[in-house]
Amino acid sequence: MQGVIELEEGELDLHKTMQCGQTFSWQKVSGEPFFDESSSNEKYYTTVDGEVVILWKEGENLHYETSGDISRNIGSFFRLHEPLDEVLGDIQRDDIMEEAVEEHRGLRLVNDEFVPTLISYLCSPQMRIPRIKEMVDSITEKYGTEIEYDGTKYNQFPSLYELSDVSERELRRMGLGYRAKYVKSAIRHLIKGKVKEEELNEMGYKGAHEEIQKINGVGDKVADCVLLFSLGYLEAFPLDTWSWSAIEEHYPDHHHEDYHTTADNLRDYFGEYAGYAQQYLFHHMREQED
DNA sequence: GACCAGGTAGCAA
DNA sequence: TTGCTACATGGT
Repeated sequence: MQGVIELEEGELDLHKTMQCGQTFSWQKVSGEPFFDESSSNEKYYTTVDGEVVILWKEGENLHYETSGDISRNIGSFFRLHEPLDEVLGDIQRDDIMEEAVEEHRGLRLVNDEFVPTLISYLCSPQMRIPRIKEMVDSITEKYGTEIEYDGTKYNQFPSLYELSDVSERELRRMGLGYRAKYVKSAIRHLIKGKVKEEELNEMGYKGAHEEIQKINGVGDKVADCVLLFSLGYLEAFPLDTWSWSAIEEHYPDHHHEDYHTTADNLRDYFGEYAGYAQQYLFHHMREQED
């Protein structure tokens, strides 16, 4: 299955969306290292419903190819149904955000699959972004079933069933460190159905943010990342180290020692698309660093 | 060798 | 509630 989604200029910067550190669920078709400043015209793939989804840009348009039918439409991977102009117009409430938006227009929020996103962010504490990607790739290669399509093999993130027998020791050997026990217990938790994606989808932001923290290793920040990048809770404002220092410096009136108070302040300030504001700010701060 | 990385759990006060 | 601290590993 192939097709083209016609886009206006600035509607989707695929490179930035992939490279800004929000997603660990996509890979390059070329097999080249994922994080690479220079490679701006790559083909990326992920897997959904046991099928491969390949995407690339030609001019402004987004081209896609899938190995078979999938339950999602292509635009949903980057929330293309949301009019970016309106979203960005809404969050540009000060000079900092004006600057971030002007600089990075076209950056989209991903809408990745729930389980891979949860496991990725369970690996994230005290880790650099490229290393998180390496860990997720290792898990994918070691436990996932490859999909062969059109003569090429594609890596697929393992199912919960495929992960059910993985031991904490194996995960540690793969470099996860103390995060191994988080991943192991999360897998058990999900298989037992103690936390269900469908329920998280229905209980609203506050409820879902609390509920998902029943998983060991999920705190306020990881919860917000999973809610934002895989469950579509756009009011989530993950407060990581970058965001904290940015808020402290640029939004002192909203800054507070307490996570919830600060995040609530920012939600009040930025509104329903606070998650977009967070991602633009996060990317902007990281870009300015180097 | 310190120091640090998209934090969290566990424990004391 | 709030305030420590340990936690694994690899890169600079």
